[in-house]
Amino acid sequence: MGPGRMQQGRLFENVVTVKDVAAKADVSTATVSRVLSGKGGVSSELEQRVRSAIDELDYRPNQAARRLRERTAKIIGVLVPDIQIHFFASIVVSIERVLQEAGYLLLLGNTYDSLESEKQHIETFLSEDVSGVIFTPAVSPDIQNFKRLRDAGVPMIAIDRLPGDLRVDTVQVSNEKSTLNATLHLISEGHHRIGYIGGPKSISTAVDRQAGYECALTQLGIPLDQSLIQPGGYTIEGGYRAMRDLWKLNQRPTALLMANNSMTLGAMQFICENDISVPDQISIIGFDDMPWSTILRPPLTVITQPTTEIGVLAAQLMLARLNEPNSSIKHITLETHMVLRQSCLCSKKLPE
Amino acid sequence: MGPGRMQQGRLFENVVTVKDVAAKADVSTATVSRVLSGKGGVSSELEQRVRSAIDELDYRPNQAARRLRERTAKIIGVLVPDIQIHFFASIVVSIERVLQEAGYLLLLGNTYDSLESEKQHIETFLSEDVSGVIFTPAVSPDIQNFKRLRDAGVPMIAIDRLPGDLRVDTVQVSNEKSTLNATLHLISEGHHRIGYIGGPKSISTAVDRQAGYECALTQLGIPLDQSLIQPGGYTIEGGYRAMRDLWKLNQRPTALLMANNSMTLGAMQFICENDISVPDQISIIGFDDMPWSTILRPPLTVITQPTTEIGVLAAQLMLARLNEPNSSIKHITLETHMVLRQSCLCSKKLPE
DNA sequence: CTGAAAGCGCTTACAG
DNA sequence: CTGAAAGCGCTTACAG
Repeated sequence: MGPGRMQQGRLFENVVTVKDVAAKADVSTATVSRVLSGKGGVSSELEQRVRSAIDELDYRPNQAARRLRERTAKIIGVLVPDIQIHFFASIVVSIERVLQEAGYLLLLGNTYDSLESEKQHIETFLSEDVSGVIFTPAVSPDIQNFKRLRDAGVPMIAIDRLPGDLRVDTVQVSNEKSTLNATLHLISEGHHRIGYIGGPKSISTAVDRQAGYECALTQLGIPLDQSLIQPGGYTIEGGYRAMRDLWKLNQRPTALLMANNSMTLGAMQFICENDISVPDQISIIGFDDMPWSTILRPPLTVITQPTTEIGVLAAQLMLARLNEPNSSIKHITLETHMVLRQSCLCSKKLPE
Repeated sequence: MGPGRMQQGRLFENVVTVKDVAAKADVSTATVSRVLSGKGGVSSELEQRVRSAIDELDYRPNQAARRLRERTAKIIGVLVPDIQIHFFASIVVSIERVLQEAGYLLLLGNTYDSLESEKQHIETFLSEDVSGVIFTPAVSPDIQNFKRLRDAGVPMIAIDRLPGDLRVDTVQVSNEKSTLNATLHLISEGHHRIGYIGGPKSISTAVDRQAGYECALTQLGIPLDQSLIQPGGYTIEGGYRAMRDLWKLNQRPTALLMANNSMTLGAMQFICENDISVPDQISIIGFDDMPWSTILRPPLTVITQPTTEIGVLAAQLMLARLNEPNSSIKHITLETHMVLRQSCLCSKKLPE
């Protein structure tokens, strides 16, 4: 009658419980629990017996029971727009590494930038009694969904996008500075007509990145040409359409800056289909370094974000806040940097 | 004293329980539970009162308690090599859609093709008392880790790679046929020296795909040249090295077939760095259609797998097995198909 | 150092 | 149709 008996279906699981272990070790369940917790206070003899019993019975504590009893789930909810986007996958993986180390389970949800979906996941998080939530808001200023979490006293860390006026720890990159520098770089290469494919006004990173672009032009006295600023909605399709529209202009841009990786994918699609020569006809700077950035012809110059650090810091902020719920709110801003490749002229001059 | 009181830290959560609801609605907790379950057997008057109370108190059942009581977690563990790989991200997303619909929670683990990591995640799954596990084995023939799940009576569905002789439902693609057809295609274009970058012998898909390649050559009486078959370990770095080695050969291949997307990324890296002309110097067929396949120059011909269907079918098989634990074991094989683009000559002739 | 007992929030026989 | 009560597996005061 060892473990492994009763295999007919799931109705009768081989539940080995503390009771079984206690019986086998001839101690109380309290003692088993004490050994398990590792906090000491158990004589080495009893500890021995308990450990043997645990091994022999292949005992594994039931997490649901633990959660119910301890009133803490040790689960962190993580909400991102779409795990299929490499940028977010990379962040999630590094969050997971840190939280797992600390004994937390990770519950992942994709919002697809929909408030409705965001809300549903938050309801799930609440039902699961998550210990905290690390999130990228679907819509930056609309924080209704997160107010429910706040009211329930759930610690939150916002990453990538800023969540309106919600007072929570945040980890972001210096978005405005990143596009400002990239634009200045393009100007320094002699470009004056710089196309810009931007994201939704409802997302803080999109607003900041566009501000950086506009600021650079203004700084150097280049008038803003609204026809050069196209909305790409942070999507592949949007990027494609935006590039198409830019290319329709009588006066085409000689350079292009894009505000995220999905739009880059779409714009490059149009460029490829129409056999537009890069950087001869147009210089390009993308946002986010992707595994495929270096296999384009020419390889793509990009603004790259430190995804691993974003994830690690977010997870660490979460752990810190769980320990010190009332410590002051922290805002971390990480620098991006440019990786110069051949899709822009770099330090060379414009042709002719 | 509405919900939202007691906000100082997490020690005192606003736990609204069935008891509170029952008290407010002036019924027993049993009645509240019955309303919640929706199985009927409650007078409409009481149901009304209960529903109002639930709304007013913003009551949400505690999942940990439910799990403990019902002896079923309604959690499905999902194990993939790496969610950062688009192929797996896409499958996971479609699994999630189906399982969420059915009221299951998804617990995700990345194995990074390590047996140790695989084992750890499985221990977690067991502790969480998962209802089932959908997995891609890290090492196809080594099924020790999964035996623990089987012995615990946990239903399993294997996807992508076959798990040795473990008797579980599987969803895979016709791997051998896919590379066989691709190779035949290249031969029909006039190629005789076709390079092949393959995966680890420990992974079933790699073995099958290589078999397809070899079979095609044999079928048409083209002798196998071992120097044309390079191991790429299913990694980016491996793909790069394999391509480098192929290009070192005195007699270079005129075409190239690769067994997965990571290796494609690596090989394309070498091709790009060395400015190798595609398809003039070498025709290329990759495995898996990626978002970036069409922005390469030239766009990449690929063997594409139906990721969404793989995920949906895996999830449906799981739900079916949860309902009918003893139904006969099913093996589903999905066809791949080739997407012809300009990286191989397609129906044109070889130059000269 | 150790154990008997209470209780976390829920659902489901069991009685009526 | 409804409620009182038991119990899922665990941990932690409370006594000793």
